[in-house]
Amino acid sequence: MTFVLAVDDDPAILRTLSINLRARGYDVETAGDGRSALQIIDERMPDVVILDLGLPDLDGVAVLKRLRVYTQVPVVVLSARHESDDKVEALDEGADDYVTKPFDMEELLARVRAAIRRSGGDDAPWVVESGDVRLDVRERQATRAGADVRLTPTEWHIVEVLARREGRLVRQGELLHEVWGPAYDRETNYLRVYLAQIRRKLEQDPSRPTMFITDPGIGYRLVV
Amino acid sequence: MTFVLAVDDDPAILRTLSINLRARGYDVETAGDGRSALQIIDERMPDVVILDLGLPDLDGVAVLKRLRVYTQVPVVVLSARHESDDKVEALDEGADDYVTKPFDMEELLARVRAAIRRSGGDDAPWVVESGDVRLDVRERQATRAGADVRLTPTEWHIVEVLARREGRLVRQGELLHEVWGPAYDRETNYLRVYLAQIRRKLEQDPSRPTMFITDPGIGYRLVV
DNA sequence: GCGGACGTTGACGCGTTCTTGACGGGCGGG
DNA sequence: CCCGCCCGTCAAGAACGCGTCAACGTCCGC
Repeated sequence: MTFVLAVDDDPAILRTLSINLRARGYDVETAGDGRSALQIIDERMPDVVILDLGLPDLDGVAVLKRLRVYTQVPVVVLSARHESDDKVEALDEGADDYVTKPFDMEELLARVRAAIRRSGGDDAPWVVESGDVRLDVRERQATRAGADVRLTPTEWHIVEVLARREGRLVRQGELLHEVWGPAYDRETNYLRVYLAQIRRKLEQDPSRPTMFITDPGIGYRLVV
Repeated sequence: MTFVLAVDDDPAILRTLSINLRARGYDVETAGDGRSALQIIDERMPDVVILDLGLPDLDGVAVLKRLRVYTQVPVVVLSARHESDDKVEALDEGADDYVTKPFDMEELLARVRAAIRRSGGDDAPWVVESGDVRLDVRERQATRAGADVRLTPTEWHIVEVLARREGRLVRQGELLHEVWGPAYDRETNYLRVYLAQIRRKLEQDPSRPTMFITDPGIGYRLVV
C-alpha cells in the first residue's frame, strides 16, 4: 500500500487530507510540525510527502532541504502564500509539484498520483478490466470499448472504493462513510441513485448489472 | 505497524494500556469518551479497538453499534460490570471478545492479538467448508459446487450464528434472541421456516440435512 | 445572467423478503 | 391404539429494499 505523509499545522486540513487519501486506499500518517515530519520520514520512508510551507517550527523549505539530503521521495508542496518566491524556492530545493491553498481536493489528489507515478515508486497501474470496460483508478480514466467514459467526481469516488476491494463486499455504511462522510451512514438513497448512474455509464445492460453487483440489504461489490 | 485504539474514561487505565501496547510495538491512540473514539475511527481506521463499556457520554454498546454500521474492525470489549447482560449485548452487537476489569494485562494482550489474527490483519476469510459448500461469513458469500448461492439477510444472520459456533449446539432461544431480538424467544416457527429455506439452498438433500442438524426440542448445529 | 453539469431529495412501482397461520407426519407416552 | 408434541412444509399477505425518474438547488464557465 502506498504510504503518504501529510504535513500541515492546521489539524482541520490534516483531517480532510487524511480522510480523502484513505478513501483512495493510501496509508496515511500526519505531522503537525517540521520536526515530527522529519522523524516520521526517518522512521518509515513515505512514498510521497504532502508538505505545507507554513509550519510552527521549521519552515517548510527547511524541511524540504533537510530531507533532500538523504532521499528523493517526491514532495508536493502546499501553501497559503501566493508569493511566487516560496514556490520558486521550494521547486529549487527539489519539490516535485506545488498546490496553492485553498486547494481543490481532486486537483491535489491528481498531483499526488502524478508525483508517485513519476517517482516510479509503487507503480503497479491500478486497473480493473471487465469485458470491454477498463477502469484506471490511478489515472482516473474509464473507457468502454476503447471510448472514454466520463464519470463525475462522486461517481469516481464510489468506483474507487469498490475497485480497491475488487470482488469483495463493501457494506452500504462503509461506502456512505467513505464517500459522503460519517453523517450519511443511513442515506442509502444516495447509493441507489449513484449506482444507477454508474451502471448506466458502464454496464452493458444497466438493468442487469454484471460488474456492479448489489447484495440486497448489505452492500455492493465490483465483480470482474 | 498495527494501529490500536484504546477507549476508556479512566486516564490511568489508558496510560497503562498505552505503555504496554507500545512496548509490544503497536501504534496506539487513546480516547476518553465515545465521541472522540468515533472521530478517531473516522479519521484513521484502527486495526483493533479496545473499548470500555462505561463511558461518560455514549454507552460503549452505542459506540459499538455505530461503528459496526460501516466497519468490521475487531473490537475487544472491556468492562467493570459483572452482569452478563452487557457482555451478551456487546457480543450481539459484534464485539469480538470480552475482558472483565480488573484484567490481567497479559490476558488482554493475548485477546488483542487473537482479535487481530482472526480479523486476518488484512484478509483471512472466515470460512466454513463442507463438501462442495463454502460459507465465507466475512464476505457474505456462499458457494455450492463453485456456483454462487444467494442468501437473504436473515438467512445469513442464522448461518453466521451457527458458523461462529461450528459443530456446537445453539439453542433455539439463543438463535431467536440473536437474530430477531429478545422479544421473539418463543417464536420457534421462524426457525423452522428459515432453516428449511437455508437447507433448500445449501443441502444436497434438504429433507435429509447433513450440515444444518436439528436437535429436537433443543436447537440446531452446523456440522462440517 | 444564462445554461449546463452535478449533487441532493422525494416519490413511486416492483420484486424480494419477512411474517404469520395452517396442515401433515414422525415419534414417544399414556 | 390414540393423543400430543414438535418439526418440516407450504402459501398468502404485509413490509421492505431497490431501481428508476423527475424536480430542485448550486456552482461554475461562458
